[in-house]
Amino acid sequence: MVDYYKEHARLYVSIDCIVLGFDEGKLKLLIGHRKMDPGRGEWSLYGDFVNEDESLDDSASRVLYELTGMKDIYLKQVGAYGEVNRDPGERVISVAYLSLINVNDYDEELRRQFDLHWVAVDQLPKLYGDHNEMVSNAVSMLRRRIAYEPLSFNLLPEMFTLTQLQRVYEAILGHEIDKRNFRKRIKQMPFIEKTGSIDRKTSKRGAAQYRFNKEMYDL
Amino acid sequence: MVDYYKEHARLYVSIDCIVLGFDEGKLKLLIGHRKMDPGRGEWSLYGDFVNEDESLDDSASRVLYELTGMKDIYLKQVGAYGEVNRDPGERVISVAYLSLINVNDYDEELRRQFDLHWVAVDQLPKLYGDHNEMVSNAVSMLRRRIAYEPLSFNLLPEMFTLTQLQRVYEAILGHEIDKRNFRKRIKQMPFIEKTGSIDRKTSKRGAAQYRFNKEMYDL
DNA sequence: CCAAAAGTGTTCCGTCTACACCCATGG
DNA sequence: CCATGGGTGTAGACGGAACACTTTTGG
Repeated sequence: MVDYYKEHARLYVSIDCIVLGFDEGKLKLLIGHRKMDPGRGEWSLYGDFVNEDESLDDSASRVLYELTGMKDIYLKQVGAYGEVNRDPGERVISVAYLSLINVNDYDEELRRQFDLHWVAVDQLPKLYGDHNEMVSNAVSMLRRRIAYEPLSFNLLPEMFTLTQLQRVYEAILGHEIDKRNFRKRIKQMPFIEKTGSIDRKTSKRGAAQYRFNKEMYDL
Repeated sequence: MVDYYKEHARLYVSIDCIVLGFDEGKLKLLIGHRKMDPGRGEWSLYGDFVNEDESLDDSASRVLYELTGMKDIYLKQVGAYGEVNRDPGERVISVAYLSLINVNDYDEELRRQFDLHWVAVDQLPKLYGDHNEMVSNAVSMLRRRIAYEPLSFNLLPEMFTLTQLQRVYEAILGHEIDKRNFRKRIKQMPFIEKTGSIDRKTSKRGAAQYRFNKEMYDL
């Protein structure tokens, strides 16, 4: 195979995953301590370099799988970050991806093994390089999109109560929502269907459990 | 300097510029015939490889400057494209940038010299690689953003009439807008200021000319 | 029996939409 | 004098925001 472009520079390209979860009523980010030089020990997003033979999306899926053991997760590109000195080590272009997971589906073993921590997004420490900027852009993106797309489900178990769903919206938007208005809005969405079952854990009275019906949404 | 990441792959990284202009009542894209192999002669966006010592944004500015001789132009990242075979030549990651220019500011000489053509975005030919996808994402982005940000000005001369402005909105949104409602909305924007002057070219009666006041907008 | 969460409608206000006629002037 | 584009206001529809009480039951 001819190398058509050989006179041009080749750069390192990496993926950084912004993994968000919902826990204790707050939006939380999965971060760890950097395992390589430079910056070893600093708080950092989890990431890896892109291989020759994988697409950016595939690479992001792989990184997330290595990290969480989870597949078929919501994953969306946030953007490419390319300041010359953004990484203290070398010139690296990084493509940030946002992923939304349900913290309960995520194996605690794996979390400890990778030494990862859930930290509230509004109380983040300084992260490695430009990672804080990536996170803040990812959260802005999530806020914008949640008005149009049903994304909150990715942060919840398969079955959830309307109150749980409301807490997720509140955590993402950063303000309280009126219960009656919220429920009115949700009832208009045909893809949120009431299951027969009742959750008796969260209240004495018990709350109806709902489910996101993907088929209904895709219509 | 130590190469911390030397065991990892390095990839070609390029910029592709989606240059949009407004002409003859339509939104138009600047495209040319590809000047290198593979795909020589195919319709293509204008782009170039990212150098070692320039950021992605700087690289996009440079590409646009080489192409149009224009600086300080609206330029916004659309996203990174990284399918393994997206470029028929080699594995190349490309970062797409949207730019909006006023076609009258753009030198006709330069256009001919680079053999570039303005083509209506709703009548585009098949472009090289995944360039059609980039354009369609860029146009979607523009449509979404125009509702919140005053971007239309970038497509017009410094002074413009309200009818011209309306035509730009219509071209971007793809549908007609009621004249009175449009003017009502515009009057609420303090950063669109009436200049004293009157344009007598577009109508017999003459139309008031307006201007975008950036200082006012930045407040 | 009471604390704690679930569930439920109505009114108001601001925003968006539809819609038709007069004005000024160059040719 | 008339064709052409510039300029203006009002009424109805719609969607979002504010707001308070009843229900159920585990402890």
